[in-house]
Amino acid sequence: MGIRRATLEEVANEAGVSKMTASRALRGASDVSKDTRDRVLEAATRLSYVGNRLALSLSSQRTNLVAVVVPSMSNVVFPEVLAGISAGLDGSGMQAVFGICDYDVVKEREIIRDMLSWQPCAIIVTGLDQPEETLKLLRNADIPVIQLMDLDGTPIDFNVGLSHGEAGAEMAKALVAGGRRRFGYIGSALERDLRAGKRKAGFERILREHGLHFVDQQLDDAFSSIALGKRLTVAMLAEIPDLDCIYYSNDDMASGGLFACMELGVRVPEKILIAGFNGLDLVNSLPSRIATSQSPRRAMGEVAARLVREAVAGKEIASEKTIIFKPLITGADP
Amino acid sequence: MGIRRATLEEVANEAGVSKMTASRALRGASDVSKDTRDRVLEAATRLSYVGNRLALSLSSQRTNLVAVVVPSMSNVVFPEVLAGISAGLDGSGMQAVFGICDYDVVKEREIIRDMLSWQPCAIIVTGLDQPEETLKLLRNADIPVIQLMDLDGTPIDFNVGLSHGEAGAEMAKALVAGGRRRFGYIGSALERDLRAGKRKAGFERILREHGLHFVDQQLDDAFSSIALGKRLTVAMLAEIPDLDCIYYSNDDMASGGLFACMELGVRVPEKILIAGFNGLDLVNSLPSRIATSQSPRRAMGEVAARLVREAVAGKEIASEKTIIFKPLITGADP
DNA sequence: ATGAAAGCGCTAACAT
DNA sequence: ATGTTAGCGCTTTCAT
Repeated sequence: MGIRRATLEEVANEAGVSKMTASRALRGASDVSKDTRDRVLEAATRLSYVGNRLALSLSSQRTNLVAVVVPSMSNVVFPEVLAGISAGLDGSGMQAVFGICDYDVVKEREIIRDMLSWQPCAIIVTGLDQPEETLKLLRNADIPVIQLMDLDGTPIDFNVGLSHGEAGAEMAKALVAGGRRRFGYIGSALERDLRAGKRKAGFERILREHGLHFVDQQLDDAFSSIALGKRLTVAMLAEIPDLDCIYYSNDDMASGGLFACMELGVRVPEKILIAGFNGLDLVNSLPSRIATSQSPRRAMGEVAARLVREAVAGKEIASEKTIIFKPLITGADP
Repeated sequence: MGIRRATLEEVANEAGVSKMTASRALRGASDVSKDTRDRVLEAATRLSYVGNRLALSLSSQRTNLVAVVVPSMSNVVFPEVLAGISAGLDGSGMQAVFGICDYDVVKEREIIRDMLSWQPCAIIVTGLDQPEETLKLLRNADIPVIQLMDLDGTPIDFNVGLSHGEAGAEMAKALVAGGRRRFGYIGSALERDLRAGKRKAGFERILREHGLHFVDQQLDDAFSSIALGKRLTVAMLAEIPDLDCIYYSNDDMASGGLFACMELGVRVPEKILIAGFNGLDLVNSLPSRIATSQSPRRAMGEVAARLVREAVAGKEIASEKTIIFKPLITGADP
């Protein structure tokens, strides 16, 4: 513990200069004599001075905070996005502040409201399906707003992501082209994970175009996990064993599906092809091939960070306002 | 976008009261007449007023920020801890601010310094092996410091975690008791992931006590991943096929090891027992049993959050200053 | 190259 | 129940 933190004024007194000179010296301003600068720096070290950003930002009317709101930390996808944002902000002097809203739009709004009160210089949110009240909050904030991970909707400002509807559709096309005909769908928390719902809708659209449909569906309210994917797959195959393909809401669920098939002795992908979404590291090491759409999560975070840097620097038109990523499908061949 | 954000003063003018009354009304103070409160609230809504926490905190000399520094987001362990912290802080009015230091002590120090400048009311850091300069920074901060996830060392203030040395030792005991004798070790980034190193050291100590040692080791500088665990396992089994147990730096690596064994046709756990650390969700769904130590990551985060709340509330001695978690070993039976 | 004054938006403390 | 004054720690602006 210890005593109260030293202030700039105390450092200035210690160094025998005015607050202003101390401030300049600390910030490495050019017009401070070397001698003075040294004395101030030394005084600051002696007093273990740590500047007060609250005062700095209030006074200068600028902050280095970038607010970021994600739905969850339980799905590796979001930590990876955050890592990308954090890395992309490195060296910019900006600092990401993360909030987790648990896929809850009300909580999201409150978190956004709270974060805005810190006067961030930009805000990054997940998706573009916020309710009107939240959108109003964001528009009113008068800072660059980046909507991340999804393209299917109308962005406020900047938009970085991929079309989940298209991702689902492309996967369906690949699977149908590969000869699959009897499809099952396994997903979870679709009311909350809107992007998973969009993928499913895109997938179904293509099925319809081919006169096909999901022969069976297993849905659950819980959030996605490997264990849940496994459980629902066991249930589905008990009902309808003669499927030749199951589409999952994501790779976690799909991996669980693969493990279920392995236990049941169902050959993957020969008998049943398993398809997910995300392109997780896990998928590439699995003992059997499963199909997935690679979503460049870290890259999206990095690009969002780059947009923030440019927007804050005032290069209003430096980049496109919408950055489109294309999901790359792997493992879907017959 | 829009115009400059409204200030409290503008809200007050709009409502025809003084700043102070507006402030009280907005904060729901008791001694404001219902009529006045309504007028102020309405004015605030009309102006889309969002309070300025910089000013609030500077003026009141308190903040609701809890600084959190973790080494990485690539390992699911840390996001889970963060989720626990975030959930544990819910409803307290406190807000977690996360920083990622990439297992880099210099970066960690800079992040801590930067975070302290925001005058957080508490700080949570990972482990207790910070270099002296970082420790000094933390001690000087004059706020509760929580060191998380590790117990092997001397805490500054509060300490929540488990002993990784002991976790490694207990795992070794269980495996030796189960009859395993020819051990291999596979790990990565041990110079940076000090807790993995402590587990290995604890494991080796027990081996020595039984006159045993690691017959082979595969180490790599890269960070842990399923793919890396798989690759190193293939390499190890090519060199020394007659091992009966491999201890991995964590469950990701161990899972990769299992997938390698499956591809090589090595029976797990009959021929080779695979042991990791963390107790990931993944492990429970895997097609073969692997041993692991359950580390209650989310719970650690929640407990850390509880300590923060208590400490900030001034209940100095409400809890033990050190909260010890015991890793539960599963899947290690013969 | 250095300093003094004013003020960022809010709350604490003290009126009334 | 409401208002006034002072000030949080810093930067901005303007002097010197």
